[in-house]
Amino acid sequence: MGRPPCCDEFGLKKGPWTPEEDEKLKDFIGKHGQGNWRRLPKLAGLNRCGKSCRLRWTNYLRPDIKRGEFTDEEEKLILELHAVLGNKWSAIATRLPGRTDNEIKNYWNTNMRKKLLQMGIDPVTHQPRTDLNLLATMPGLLTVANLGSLTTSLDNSLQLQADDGHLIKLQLVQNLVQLLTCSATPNLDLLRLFAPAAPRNHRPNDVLALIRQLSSLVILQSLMPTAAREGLQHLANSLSVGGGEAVAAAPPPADDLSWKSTVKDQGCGTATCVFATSNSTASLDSISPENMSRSETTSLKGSISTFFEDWDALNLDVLDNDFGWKEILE
DNA sequence: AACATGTACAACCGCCTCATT
DNA sequence: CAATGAGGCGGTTGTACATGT
Repeated sequence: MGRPPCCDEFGLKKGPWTPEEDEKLKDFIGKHGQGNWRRLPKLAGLNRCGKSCRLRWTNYLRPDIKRGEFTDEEEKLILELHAVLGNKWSAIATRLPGRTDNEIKNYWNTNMRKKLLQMGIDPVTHQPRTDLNLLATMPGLLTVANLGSLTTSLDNSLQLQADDGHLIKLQLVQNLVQLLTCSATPNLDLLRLFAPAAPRNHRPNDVLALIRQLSSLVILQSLMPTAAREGLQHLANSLSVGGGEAVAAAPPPADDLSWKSTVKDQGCGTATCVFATSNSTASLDSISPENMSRSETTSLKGSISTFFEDWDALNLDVLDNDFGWKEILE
């Protein structure tokens, strides 16, 4: 073909449009409609190429163009459509009335794409990234987790509730563990970055085991609602000064990190806290005292106190290091 | 206040498809 | 069937504005 670009014609203006040019274009199309873009500039008295006129009209001057921020619904729709259509911006634009392909493309490139990358989600495949570049996204992911204002690919929503920051933290930790465990021969130097307190004579698999334990604790804390943590801490404090009678169910199985603890307080009745890592849910439910088996109760005073002592010790001695496990926890 | 850096978005560029000649 | 022209699309750039130092 080899056809030269129309804007190469001598003397045609390029760059930003002036209000006067906009008026001329609007007036002409208002009177004559959209026709031959090639001839339009001359007929409308514009020193522009037809292509430039078409772009200005379709992307900016068209009366049905919707201006302003993208709504949550629009973001969600763009995400869903992009997952199916890819960078077919014009096709995506047909599903968003009043939005132009250019506007959607710009919004994707400046906003949504970055958000997905920060979350460790590949903006092309819409799948979690598992490559080593994930490490580079850690600081951003942490920021995102703390802001709690982004999405998961699971629910295709860009607007998270406050607690959804936990999901991002979980993804972060899960990705990290996946990253560290995917290799058949773990790199000891890399592993030690994440477990600096591991004894020097530990072998890679020992260090790996420690990291798994740490990540499980992080996940556990991420799942634990703040109110439940505070409640447990409050109970532990009150128990330590003899403020109530505490009862607990059997200790949790060591292998799955789930546990159930029942606390009976003389003043406030009984509460049961159930935390389970297996299905990524956490709940705090109240039960009546009669539902409790006397035989399954033992003093919780020591176990709650021990738990928090251990936890504090972990924060200080193992998790507080340059890599930022403490940042994850907080 | 001045400068550097980052962000958003309008506009451009090059290529492709399709209708017409 | 090949050449040509017009419209359209996606990637990229330029610039104004915002924010940080």
